[in-house]
Amino acid sequence: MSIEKLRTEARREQITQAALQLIAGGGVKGLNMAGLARRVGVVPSALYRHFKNKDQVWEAVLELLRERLMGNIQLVREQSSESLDQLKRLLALHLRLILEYQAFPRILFSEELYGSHPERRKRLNAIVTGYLREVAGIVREGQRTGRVREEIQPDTAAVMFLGIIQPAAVLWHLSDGGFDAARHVERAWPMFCSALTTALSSQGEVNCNSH
Amino acid sequence: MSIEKLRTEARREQITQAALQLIAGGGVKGLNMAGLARRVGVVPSALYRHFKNKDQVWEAVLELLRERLMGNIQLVREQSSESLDQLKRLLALHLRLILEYQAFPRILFSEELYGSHPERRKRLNAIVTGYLREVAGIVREGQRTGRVREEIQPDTAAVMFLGIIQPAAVLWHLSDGGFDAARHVERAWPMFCSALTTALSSQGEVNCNSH
DNA sequence: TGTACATCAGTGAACGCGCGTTCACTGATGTAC
DNA sequence: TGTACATCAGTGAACGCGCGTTCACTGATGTAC
Repeated sequence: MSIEKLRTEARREQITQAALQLIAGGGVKGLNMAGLARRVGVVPSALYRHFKNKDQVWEAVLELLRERLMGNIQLVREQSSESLDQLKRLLALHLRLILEYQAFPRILFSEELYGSHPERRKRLNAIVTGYLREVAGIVREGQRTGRVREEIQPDTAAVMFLGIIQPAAVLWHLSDGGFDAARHVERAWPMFCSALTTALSSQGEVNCNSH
Repeated sequence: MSIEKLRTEARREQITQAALQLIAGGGVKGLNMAGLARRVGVVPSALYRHFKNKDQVWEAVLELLRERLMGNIQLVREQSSESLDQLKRLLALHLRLILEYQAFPRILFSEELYGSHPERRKRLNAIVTGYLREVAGIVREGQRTGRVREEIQPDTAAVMFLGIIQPAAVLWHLSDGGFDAARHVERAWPMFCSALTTALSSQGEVNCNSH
Protein backbone atom coordinates (compact mmCIF):
# COMPACT_ATOMS: atom_id res chain seq x y z
CA MET A 1 0.00 0.00 0.00
CA SER A 2 1.64 3.21 -1.11
CA ILE A 3 0.25 6.16 0.82
CA GLU A 4 0.58 9.69 -0.36
CA LYS A 5 3.25 11.52 1.56
CA LEU A 6 2.01 14.81 2.90
CA ARG A 7 3.82 17.77 4.35
CA THR A 8 3.66 17.93 8.10
CA GLU A 9 1.46 21.02 8.09
CA ALA A 10 -1.20 19.48 5.86
CA ARG A 11 -0.99 16.18 7.70
CA ARG A 12 -1.36 17.85 11.08
CA GLU A 13 -4.58 19.48 9.96
CA GLN A 14 -5.84 16.20 8.58
CA ILE A 15 -5.03 14.41 11.82
CA THR A 16 -6.71 17.08 13.91
CA GLN A 17 -9.87 16.81 11.83
CA ALA A 18 -9.82 13.04 12.14
CA ALA A 19 -9.41 13.41 15.89
CA LEU A 20 -12.53 15.57 16.03
CA GLN A 21 -14.46 12.94 14.12
CA LEU A 22 -13.29 10.21 16.46
CA ILE A 23 -14.29 12.22 19.50
CA ALA A 24 -17.66 12.99 17.97
CA GLY A 25 -18.19 9.28 17.43
CA GLY A 26 -16.93 7.80 20.65
CA GLY A 27 -16.34 10.60 23.10
CA VAL A 28 -13.06 11.54 24.64
CA LYS A 29 -11.98 7.97 25.10
CA GLY A 30 -12.90 7.34 21.48
CA LEU A 31 -9.73 9.14 20.52
CA ASN A 32 -6.93 6.58 20.36
CA MET A 33 -3.81 6.58 18.29
CA ALA A 34 -4.59 3.36 16.43
CA GLY A 35 -8.05 4.52 15.39
CA LEU A 36 -6.74 7.94 14.55
CA ALA A 37 -4.07 6.47 12.28
CA ARG A 38 -6.60 4.19 10.61
CA ARG A 39 -8.87 7.13 9.89
CA VAL A 40 -6.03 9.07 8.33
CA GLY A 41 -4.98 6.01 6.34
CA VAL A 42 -1.63 5.60 7.96
CA VAL A 43 0.12 3.35 10.42
CA PRO A 44 0.00 4.41 14.11
CA SER A 45 3.69 5.15 14.44
CA ALA A 46 3.46 7.54 11.50
CA LEU A 47 1.47 9.94 13.65
CA TYR A 48 4.58 10.53 15.72
CA ARG A 49 6.19 12.26 12.75
CA HIS A 50 3.65 15.05 13.20
CA PHE A 51 2.87 15.04 16.90
CA LYS A 52 5.24 14.38 19.72
CA ASN A 53 2.59 12.35 21.52
CA LYS A 54 -1.14 12.08 22.15
CA ASP A 55 -1.09 15.14 24.39
CA GLN A 56 0.01 17.25 21.46
CA VAL A 57 -2.95 15.98 19.46
CA TRP A 58 -5.20 17.15 22.26
CA GLU A 59 -3.47 20.51 22.23
CA ALA A 60 -4.30 20.91 18.55
CA VAL A 61 -7.93 19.93 19.15
CA LEU A 62 -8.29 22.40 22.00
CA GLU A 63 -6.75 25.17 19.94
CA LEU A 64 -9.30 24.51 17.20
CA LEU A 65 -12.08 24.61 19.76
CA ARG A 66 -10.85 27.96 21.04
CA GLU A 67 -10.61 29.40 17.54
CA ARG A 68 -14.17 28.41 16.69
CA LEU A 69 -15.63 29.80 19.89
CA MET A 70 -13.83 33.09 19.52
CA GLY A 71 -14.64 33.15 15.82
CA ASN A 72 -18.32 33.05 16.72
CA ILE A 73 -17.89 36.00 19.04
CA GLN A 74 -16.23 38.01 16.31
CA LEU A 75 -18.90 36.99 13.82
CA VAL A 76 -21.84 38.26 15.88
CA ARG A 77 -19.94 41.48 16.55
CA GLU A 78 -19.72 42.01 12.80
CA GLN A 79 -23.27 40.91 12.07
CA SER A 80 -24.98 43.15 14.58
CA SER A 81 -24.32 46.06 16.86
CA GLU A 82 -27.20 45.53 19.30
CA SER A 83 -26.29 43.47 22.35
CA LEU A 84 -29.42 41.36 22.68
CA ASP A 85 -29.39 40.63 18.99
CA GLN A 86 -25.76 39.63 19.26
CA LEU A 87 -26.57 37.23 22.09
CA LYS A 88 -29.42 35.69 20.14
CA ARG A 89 -27.18 35.17 17.13
CA LEU A 90 -24.41 33.78 19.30
CA LEU A 91 -26.83 31.26 20.74
CA ALA A 92 -27.70 30.07 17.25
CA LEU A 93 -24.06 29.90 16.19
CA HIS A 94 -23.11 28.03 19.34
CA LEU A 95 -25.83 25.50 18.70
CA ARG A 96 -24.69 25.08 15.11
CA LEU A 97 -21.11 24.64 16.30
CA ILE A 98 -22.20 21.87 18.61
CA LEU A 99 -24.26 20.11 16.00
CA GLU A 100 -21.46 20.34 13.45
CA TYR A 101 -18.62 19.47 15.79
CA GLN A 102 -20.23 17.11 18.24
CA ALA A 103 -16.77 16.66 19.66
CA PHE A 104 -16.82 20.04 21.37
CA PRO A 105 -19.48 19.48 24.01
CA ARG A 106 -17.99 16.07 24.68
CA ILE A 107 -14.67 17.71 25.40
CA LEU A 108 -16.15 20.45 27.55
CA PHE A 109 -18.33 18.18 29.63
CA SER A 110 -16.00 15.26 30.00
CA GLU A 111 -13.48 15.86 32.68
CA GLU A 112 -11.68 12.67 31.80
CA LEU A 113 -9.50 14.95 29.80
CA TYR A 114 -8.19 17.14 32.52
CA GLY A 115 -8.79 14.91 35.51
CA SER A 116 -5.18 14.04 36.18
CA HIS A 117 -3.72 16.62 33.85
CA PRO A 118 -3.38 20.05 35.51
CA GLU A 119 -1.96 21.89 32.50
CA ARG A 120 -4.77 20.76 30.25
CA ARG A 121 -7.33 21.68 32.87
CA LYS A 122 -5.85 25.18 32.97
CA ARG A 123 -5.90 25.38 29.19
CA LEU A 124 -9.56 24.36 28.99
CA ASN A 125 -10.43 26.68 31.81
CA ALA A 126 -8.75 29.56 29.99
CA ILE A 127 -10.76 28.79 26.86
CA VAL A 128 -14.11 28.66 28.63
CA THR A 129 -13.33 31.63 30.83
CA GLY A 130 -12.26 33.63 27.79
CA TYR A 131 -15.50 32.83 26.03
CA LEU A 132 -17.55 33.75 29.08
CA ARG A 133 -15.68 37.02 29.41
CA GLU A 134 -16.70 37.95 25.88
CA VAL A 135 -20.33 37.07 26.55
CA ALA A 136 -20.27 39.08 29.75
CA GLY A 137 -18.78 41.94 27.75
CA ILE A 138 -21.74 41.89 25.38
CA VAL A 139 -24.11 41.97 28.34
CA ARG A 140 -22.22 44.91 29.81
CA GLU A 141 -22.49 46.82 26.55
CA GLY A 142 -26.19 46.11 26.64
CA GLN A 143 -26.33 47.78 30.02
CA ARG A 144 -24.45 50.80 28.71
CA THR A 145 -26.95 51.22 25.89
CA GLY A 146 -29.87 50.70 28.24
CA ARG A 147 -31.07 47.45 26.73
CA VAL A 148 -30.18 45.30 29.71
CA ARG A 149 -31.24 46.00 33.27
CA GLU A 150 -28.63 47.55 35.50
CA GLU A 151 -29.14 45.04 38.31
CA ILE A 152 -27.99 42.13 36.14
CA GLN A 153 -24.54 40.74 36.93
CA PRO A 154 -22.85 40.34 33.54
CA ASP A 155 -20.82 37.28 34.47
CA THR A 156 -23.79 35.57 36.06
CA ALA A 157 -25.75 36.23 32.91
CA ALA A 158 -22.88 34.82 30.85
CA VAL A 159 -22.85 31.57 32.81
CA MET A 160 -26.62 31.32 32.46
CA PHE A 161 -26.20 31.90 28.76
CA LEU A 162 -23.96 28.84 28.70
CA GLY A 163 -26.60 27.11 30.80
CA ILE A 164 -29.12 27.37 28.01
CA ILE A 165 -27.10 25.22 25.66
CA GLN A 166 -25.01 23.01 27.87
CA PRO A 167 -27.75 20.90 29.43
CA ALA A 168 -29.44 20.74 26.05
CA ALA A 169 -26.31 19.27 24.54
CA VAL A 170 -25.95 16.76 27.37
CA LEU A 171 -29.56 15.70 27.01
CA TRP A 172 -29.15 15.46 23.28
CA HIS A 173 -26.24 13.07 23.74
CA LEU A 174 -27.86 11.15 26.55
CA SER A 175 -31.02 10.59 24.57
CA ASP A 176 -29.01 9.67 21.49
CA GLY A 177 -30.45 12.57 19.50
CA GLY A 178 -33.96 12.19 20.85
CA PHE A 179 -33.93 15.49 22.72
CA ASP A 180 -34.63 18.43 20.42
CA ALA A 181 -31.88 20.87 21.37
CA ALA A 182 -32.83 23.40 18.68
CA ARG A 183 -36.37 23.63 19.99
CA HIS A 184 -35.14 24.03 23.54
CA VAL A 185 -32.86 26.91 22.54
CA GLU A 186 -35.67 28.54 20.60
CA ARG A 187 -37.96 28.39 23.62
CA ALA A 188 -35.35 29.22 26.21
CA TRP A 189 -34.16 32.37 24.48
CA PRO A 190 -37.29 34.46 25.13
CA MET A 191 -37.19 33.48 28.78
CA PHE A 192 -33.55 34.39 29.10
CA CYS A 193 -33.96 37.59 27.15
CA SER A 194 -36.92 38.75 29.20
CA ALA A 195 -34.97 38.04 32.37
CA LEU A 196 -32.27 40.38 31.09
CA THR A 197 -34.61 43.15 30.03
CA THR A 198 -37.92 43.33 31.84
CA ALA A 199 -37.76 45.39 34.95
CA LEU A 200 -40.77 46.50 36.90
CA SER A 201 -41.00 49.32 34.41
CA SER A 202 -40.69 47.45 31.15
CA GLN A 203 -39.50 49.38 28.17
CA GLY A 204 -41.40 48.29 25.08
CA GLU A 205 -38.49 48.71 22.75
CA VAL A 206 -36.76 45.40 23.21
CA ASN A 207 -37.99 42.45 21.22
CA CYS A 208 -37.41 39.10 22.89
CA ASN A 209 -39.32 36.99 20.42
CA SER A 210 -37.82 33.84 19.11
CA HIS A 211 -37.58 35.12 15.56
CA MET B 1 -3.12 -9.25 57.36
CA SER B 2 -6.43 -10.39 58.71
CA ILE B 3 -9.28 -8.30 57.34
CA GLU B 4 -12.67 -8.20 58.91
CA LYS B 5 -15.11 -10.30 56.96
CA LEU B 6 -18.28 -8.41 56.16
CA ARG B 7 -21.64 -9.56 54.91
CA THR B 8 -22.21 -8.91 51.25
CA GLU B 9 -24.87 -6.29 51.89
CA ALA B 10 -22.68 -4.20 54.17
CA ARG B 11 -19.68 -4.67 51.92
CA ARG B 12 -21.63 -3.63 48.82
CA GLU B 13 -22.57 -0.38 50.47
CA GLN B 14 -19.01 0.19 51.57
CA ILE B 15 -17.73 -0.47 48.06
CA THR B 16 -20.29 1.85 46.51
CA GLN B 17 -19.30 4.65 48.86
CA ALA B 18 -15.63 4.07 48.08
CA ALA B 19 -16.48 4.20 44.38
CA LEU B 20 -18.10 7.60 44.86
CA GLN B 21 -15.00 8.86 46.61
CA LEU B 22 -12.76 7.60 43.83
CA ILE B 23 -14.91 9.27 41.20
CA ALA B 24 -14.95 12.49 43.18
CA GLY B 25 -11.18 12.39 43.28
CA GLY B 26 -10.27 11.35 39.79
CA GLY B 27 -13.36 11.49 37.66
CA VAL B 28 -15.02 8.61 35.90
CA LYS B 29 -11.73 7.09 34.88
CA GLY B 30 -10.57 7.42 38.46
CA LEU B 31 -12.74 4.46 39.30
CA ASN B 32 -10.68 1.32 38.84
CA MET B 33 -10.97 -2.01 40.55
CA ALA B 34 -7.49 -1.95 42.06
CA GLY B 35 -7.93 1.48 43.60
CA LEU B 36 -11.41 0.58 44.72
CA ALA B 37 -10.16 -2.54 46.49
CA ARG B 38 -7.32 -0.61 48.11
CA ARG B 39 -9.76 1.97 49.44
CA VAL B 40 -11.95 -0.72 50.93
CA GLY B 41 -8.91 -2.43 52.38
CA VAL B 42 -9.22 -5.60 50.40
CA VAL B 43 -7.58 -7.35 47.49
CA PRO B 44 -9.01 -6.60 43.99
CA SER B 45 -10.37 -10.07 43.38
CA ALA B 46 -12.36 -9.86 46.60
CA LEU B 47 -14.62 -7.27 44.99
CA TYR B 48 -15.94 -9.97 42.70
CA ARG B 49 -17.58 -11.66 45.68
CA HIS B 50 -19.94 -8.70 45.85
CA PHE B 51 -20.20 -7.46 42.29
CA LYS B 52 -20.24 -9.53 39.14
CA ASN B 53 -18.04 -7.00 37.41
CA LYS B 54 -17.22 -3.31 37.15
CA ASP B 55 -20.47 -2.63 35.32
CA GLN B 56 -22.39 -3.75 38.36
CA VAL B 57 -20.45 -1.29 40.50
CA TRP B 58 -21.54 1.44 38.11
CA GLU B 59 -25.10 0.25 38.39
CA ALA B 60 -24.96 0.66 42.15
CA VAL B 61 -23.47 4.14 41.83
CA LEU B 62 -26.14 5.24 39.38
CA GLU B 63 -28.88 3.87 41.59
CA LEU B 64 -27.52 5.92 44.48
CA LEU B 65 -27.45 8.99 42.27
CA ARG B 66 -31.06 8.44 41.31
CA GLU B 67 -32.13 7.98 44.91
CA ARG B 68 -30.47 11.21 46.02
CA LEU B 69 -31.96 13.26 43.20
CA MET B 70 -35.44 11.93 43.78
CA GLY B 71 -34.96 12.27 47.51
CA ASN B 72 -34.37 15.98 47.03
CA ILE B 73 -37.58 16.29 45.06
CA GLN B 74 -39.53 14.61 47.83
CA LEU B 75 -37.82 16.76 50.44
CA VAL B 76 -38.80 20.10 48.90
CA ARG B 77 -42.34 18.80 48.43
CA GLU B 78 -42.47 18.18 52.17
CA GLN B 79 -40.76 21.42 53.15
CA SER B 80 -42.96 23.74 51.14
CA SER B 81 -46.16 23.79 49.19
CA GLU B 82 -45.45 26.85 47.06
CA SER B 83 -43.89 26.05 43.66
CA LEU B 84 -41.36 28.86 43.42
CA ASP B 85 -40.24 28.25 46.96
CA GLN B 86 -39.89 24.57 46.16
CA LEU B 87 -37.70 25.37 43.17
CA LYS B 88 -35.52 27.68 45.21
CA ARG B 89 -35.06 25.03 47.85
CA LEU B 90 -34.37 22.38 45.23
CA LEU B 91 -31.65 24.57 43.76
CA ALA B 92 -29.98 24.81 47.14
CA LEU B 93 -30.29 21.07 47.77
CA HIS B 94 -28.96 20.26 44.33
CA LEU B 95 -25.95 22.47 44.94
CA ARG B 96 -25.34 20.85 48.28
CA LEU B 97 -25.61 17.42 46.68
CA ILE B 98 -22.97 18.36 44.15
CA LEU B 99 -20.64 19.80 46.72
CA GLU B 100 -21.03 16.78 48.97
CA TYR B 101 -20.90 14.14 46.24
CA GLN B 102 -18.58 15.68 43.70
CA ALA B 103 -18.86 12.39 41.87
CA PHE B 104 -22.35 13.16 40.63
CA PRO B 105 -21.67 16.02 38.25
CA ARG B 106 -18.64 14.15 37.00
CA ILE B 107 -20.86 11.23 36.12
CA LEU B 108 -23.55 13.35 34.52
CA PHE B 109 -21.20 15.42 32.42
CA SER B 110 -18.74 12.77 31.42
CA GLU B 111 -20.04 10.73 28.58
CA GLU B 112 -17.11 8.38 28.85
CA LEU B 113 -19.50 6.34 30.86
CA TYR B 114 -22.17 5.72 28.31
CA GLY B 115 -20.18 6.36 25.16
CA SER B 116 -19.99 2.78 24.00
CA HIS B 117 -22.50 1.43 26.47
CA PRO B 118 -26.10 1.80 25.22
CA GLU B 119 -27.81 0.31 28.28
CA ARG B 120 -25.99 2.60 30.64
CA ARG B 121 -26.77 5.58 28.45
CA LYS B 122 -30.45 4.66 28.65
CA ARG B 123 -30.23 4.26 32.39
CA LEU B 124 -28.62 7.66 32.88
CA ASN B 125 -31.06 9.21 30.47
CA ALA B 126 -33.95 7.77 32.45
CA ILE B 127 -32.54 9.22 35.67
CA VAL B 128 -32.05 12.71 34.27
CA THR B 129 -35.34 12.68 32.39
CA GLY B 130 -37.14 11.53 35.52
CA TYR B 131 -35.64 14.36 37.51
CA LEU B 132 -36.54 16.91 34.85
CA ARG B 133 -40.08 15.59 34.74
CA GLU B 134 -40.44 16.29 38.44
CA VAL B 135 -39.06 19.80 38.07
CA ALA B 136 -41.40 20.45 35.15
CA GLY B 137 -44.21 19.15 37.33
CA ILE B 138 -43.43 21.75 39.98
CA VAL B 139 -43.44 24.47 37.34
CA ARG B 140 -46.78 23.24 36.05
CA GLU B 141 -48.25 23.36 39.54
CA GLY B 142 -46.95 26.91 39.77
CA GLN B 143 -48.95 27.73 36.67
CA ARG B 144 -52.07 26.16 38.13
CA THR B 145 -51.78 28.30 41.24
CA GLY B 146 -51.05 31.40 39.17
CA ARG B 147 -47.50 31.90 40.37
CA VAL B 148 -45.86 31.09 37.06
CA ARG B 149 -46.77 32.69 33.75
CA GLU B 150 -48.95 30.64 31.45
CA GLU B 151 -46.70 31.12 28.42
CA ILE B 152 -43.81 29.29 30.08
CA GLN B 153 -43.08 25.80 28.76
CA PRO B 154 -42.61 23.66 31.87
CA ASP B 155 -40.05 21.33 30.33
CA THR B 156 -38.06 24.20 28.87
CA ALA B 157 -38.05 25.80 32.29
CA ALA B 158 -36.90 22.51 33.82
CA VAL B 159 -33.94 22.26 31.46
CA MET B 160 -33.05 25.88 32.19
CA PHE B 161 -33.26 25.06 35.88
CA LEU B 162 -30.62 22.41 35.30
CA GLY B 163 -28.74 25.02 33.29
CA ILE B 164 -28.26 27.16 36.35
CA ILE B 165 -26.24 24.56 38.16
CA GLN B 166 -24.64 22.46 35.48
CA PRO B 167 -22.29 25.05 33.98
CA ALA B 168 -21.51 26.24 37.48
CA ALA B 169 -20.40 22.75 38.43
CA VAL B 170 -18.32 22.38 35.30
CA LEU B 171 -16.65 25.72 35.90
CA TRP B 172 -16.07 24.81 39.49
CA HIS B 173 -14.25 21.66 38.43
CA LEU B 174 -12.40 23.31 35.57
CA SER B 175 -11.14 26.09 37.80
CA ASP B 176 -10.24 23.60 40.51
CA GLY B 177 -12.61 25.20 42.99
CA GLY B 178 -11.83 28.76 42.00
CA PHE B 179 -15.26 29.46 40.56
CA ASP B 180 -17.78 30.28 43.27
CA ALA B 181 -20.71 28.06 42.36
CA ALA B 182 -22.74 29.03 45.42
CA ARG B 183 -22.55 32.70 44.55
CA HIS B 184 -23.54 32.01 40.97
CA VAL B 185 -26.60 30.07 42.08
CA GLU B 186 -27.53 32.82 44.51
CA ARG B 187 -27.37 35.43 41.78
CA ALA B 188 -28.88 33.31 39.03
CA TRP B 189 -31.97 32.41 41.00
CA PRO B 190 -33.58 35.86 40.99
CA MET B 191 -33.04 36.10 37.23
CA PHE B 192 -34.55 32.70 36.64
CA CYS B 193 -37.42 33.33 39.02
CA SER B 194 -38.30 36.66 37.46
CA ALA B 195 -38.25 35.05 34.03
CA LEU B 196 -40.83 32.58 35.30
CA THR B 197 -43.06 35.16 36.95
CA THR B 198 -42.85 38.66 35.55
CA ALA B 199 -45.24 39.24 32.70
CA LEU B 200 -46.05 42.62 31.21
CA SER B 201 -48.47 42.94 34.06
CA SER B 202 -46.34 42.02 37.02
CA GLN B 203 -48.08 40.70 40.09
CA GLY B 204 -46.41 41.98 43.18
CA GLU B 205 -47.08 38.90 45.25
CA VAL B 206 -44.18 36.73 44.17
CA ASN B 207 -40.87 37.22 45.91
CA CYS B 208 -37.86 36.36 43.78
CA ASN B 209 -35.22 37.62 46.14
CA SER B 210 -32.22 35.55 46.87
CA HIS B 211 -33.17 35.02 50.48
C1' DT C 1 16.98 17.05 -19.43
C1' DG C 2 19.07 13.32 -16.77
C1' DT C 3 21.55 11.44 -12.60
C1' DA C 4 23.09 11.26 -7.52
C1' DC C 5 21.96 12.38 -3.19
C1' DA C 6 19.75 14.20 1.04
C1' DT C 7 15.54 14.59 3.39
C1' DC C 8 11.94 12.91 5.87
C1' DA C 9 7.04 10.86 5.91
C1' DG C 10 5.57 6.28 6.37
C1' DT C 11 6.41 1.14 7.91
C1' DG C 12 6.16 -2.89 10.96
C1' DA C 13 7.65 -5.26 14.75
C1' DA C 14 8.12 -5.03 19.48
C1' DC C 15 7.82 -3.07 24.25
C1' DG C 16 5.80 -2.04 28.63
C1' DC C 17 2.16 -0.64 31.42
C1' DG C 18 -2.48 -0.38 33.37
C1' DC C 19 -6.33 -2.73 34.24
C1' DG C 20 -10.37 -5.95 34.46
C1' DT C 21 -11.05 -10.55 35.40
C1' DT C 22 -10.29 -15.85 36.63
C1' DC C 23 -9.44 -19.52 39.66
C1' DA C 24 -7.89 -22.71 42.97
C1' DC C 25 -6.93 -21.84 47.66
C1' DT C 26 -7.47 -20.49 52.73
C1' DG C 27 -9.19 -19.60 56.97
C1' DA C 28 -12.57 -17.04 59.89
C1' DT C 29 -17.55 -17.26 61.27
C1' DG C 30 -21.68 -19.23 62.56
C1' DT C 31 -24.59 -23.40 63.13
C1' DA C 32 -25.86 -28.34 64.24
C1' DC C 33 -25.14 -31.86 67.26
C1' DT D 1 -20.55 -25.71 76.92
C1' DG D 2 -17.56 -28.02 73.57
C1' DT D 3 -16.56 -30.16 68.97
C1' DA D 4 -17.18 -31.00 63.74
C1' DC D 5 -18.56 -29.16 59.76
C1' DA D 6 -20.42 -26.13 56.07
C1' DT D 7 -20.33 -21.63 54.26
C1' DC D 8 -18.37 -18.04 52.00
C1' DA D 9 -15.55 -13.56 52.21
C1' DG D 10 -10.87 -12.75 51.32
C1' DT D 11 -6.15 -14.16 49.04
C1' DG D 12 -2.49 -14.16 45.57
C1' DA D 13 -0.83 -15.49 41.34
C1' DA D 14 -1.65 -15.30 36.67
C1' DC D 15 -4.03 -14.10 32.24
C1' DG D 16 -5.21 -11.41 28.25
C1' DC D 17 -6.28 -7.27 26.10
C1' DG D 18 -5.98 -2.42 24.69
C1' DC D 19 -3.18 1.10 23.94
C1' DG D 20 0.61 4.63 23.77
C1' DT D 21 5.14 4.72 22.31
C1' DT D 22 10.08 3.37 20.35
C1' DC D 23 13.21 2.36 16.83
C1' DA D 24 15.75 0.77 13.02
C1' DC D 25 14.24 0.57 8.39
C1' DT D 26 12.41 1.94 3.65
C1' DG D 27 11.38 4.37 -0.24
C1' DA D 28 9.12 8.44 -2.39
C1' DT D 29 10.03 13.43 -3.23
C1' DG D 30 12.50 17.34 -4.34
C1' DT D 31 16.99 19.57 -5.15
C1' DA D 32 21.89 20.22 -6.74
C1' DC D 33 24.89 19.33 -10.23
